[in-house]
Amino acid sequence: MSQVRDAAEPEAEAELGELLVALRGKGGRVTTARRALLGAMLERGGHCSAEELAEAVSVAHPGVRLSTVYRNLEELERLGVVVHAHLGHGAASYHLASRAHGHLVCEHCGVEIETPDELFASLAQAAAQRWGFRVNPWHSAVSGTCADCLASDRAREIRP
Amino acid sequence: MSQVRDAAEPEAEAELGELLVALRGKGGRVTTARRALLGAMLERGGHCSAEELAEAVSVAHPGVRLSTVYRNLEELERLGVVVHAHLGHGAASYHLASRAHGHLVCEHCGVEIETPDELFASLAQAAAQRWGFRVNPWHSAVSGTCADCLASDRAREIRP
DNA sequence: GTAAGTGCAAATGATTTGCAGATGT
DNA sequence: ACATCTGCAAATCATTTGCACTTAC
Repeated sequence: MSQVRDAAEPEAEAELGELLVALRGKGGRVTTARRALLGAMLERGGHCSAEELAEAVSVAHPGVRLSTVYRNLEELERLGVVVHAHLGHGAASYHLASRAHGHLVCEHCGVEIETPDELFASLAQAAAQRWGFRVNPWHSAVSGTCADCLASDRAREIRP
Repeated sequence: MSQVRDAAEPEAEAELGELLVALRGKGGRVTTARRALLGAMLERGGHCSAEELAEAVSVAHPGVRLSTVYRNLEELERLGVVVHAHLGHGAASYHLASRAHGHLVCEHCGVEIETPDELFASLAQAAAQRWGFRVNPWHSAVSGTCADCLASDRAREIRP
C-alpha cells in the first residue's frame, strides 16, 4: 500500500489525476490548494458549499483561505471542470461538471431532490422553439413543495 | 378631478383598494409605508427589487427605510398578496401574486424572458408523478443561454 | 525570472435584527 | 391603551477585491 495522501480511494485518485492533467492542459497551475480542493470534491461527490469545501481542505492543509477556495472554484468553473448551482436561499452548491444534474428544492423544508436531465427535456425543447433559448437544467433548482410538506400543515399556509 | 395621491391611474387605485382591504381583513394594519409600497408595485407591475421599491416609495414619502420595505414585503408575502422570485445573481424580484409568472434568464447577458406557466406543465406533471413534488414555476428562474448569446462568441466560452 | 496563485484584511451587496419611539385600530 | 409598525444603526451571510508576498513552471 502506498503512502496515504489526500484521496484514499484509488478510483478517486485516478480521477483526480485526470482533472489535474486537464487543468494543466488549459494553462492552469497545479497547486497544493487546487489538488486538495479537487480531492475534497471527489470525496464528497457534490452538493458542497464553498465554506464546506474550505473546511474539508483545511483538515489536511490548514491555512487555505476561503477566498482562495472561491478563486479556485471560479477558475475551475472557467475551465469547465466544476459547476455551481443555486439551490435554496443559502450559499451556492458546487459539483464536478461530469456529475452535474438538476434539482428540485422544497421551499418549506429545503429538501433537495436530484433529477435526471430528461425531466427538463420538454421544457428545454419548448424554450428552444419559442425563444431560441438553451436551457441549463442544473444551474438553478426548480422550486416547489415536496410531498411531505404537501401532506403536512405547512403547505396550507401558502396556497389554500 | 380629485387630489393627486400615490396612484394616479383609476384602475390601479381600485386594485390598491382591494389589496388594502385584503391586508386589513387578515389582521394587518394599513400604514403609509404599506399603501405607498403597494402603490409602487401596482405602478411598476412587477420585476422590482426591494431597493427599487424603496426608492420609488421615497419619492412621495422620504424616510421610508429599506428595512421597512423588506419587512412589509415579507408580511405581504405571508398574506399571499406579494411573491418574490430569484432571477440572476442579484437581488430578489418582487411581484404582485396575481401577476406571478415564470422566467428564463440568460446566464451570460442577464436578459429575462417572461414565460407562460404552460411551459412548466410537463415538468410539473412529471415531478408530481415521480416524487409527489408540486412545482412552483415562478419562484426560481430557469437558467440558460439566450438566442443572442448563442449566436455570439460568448456561448463558445462555456460549451464548445 | 516571471506570471500565476495565495494569505490576509477589508470592502461589497443583499438581507436581517435589536431596540426605542411613533402610529393605527 | 395596546399591539403593531417604523426609524435607525448595526449585525449577518455569501462573496469579492486589493495588495504584498510566494510558488509553480
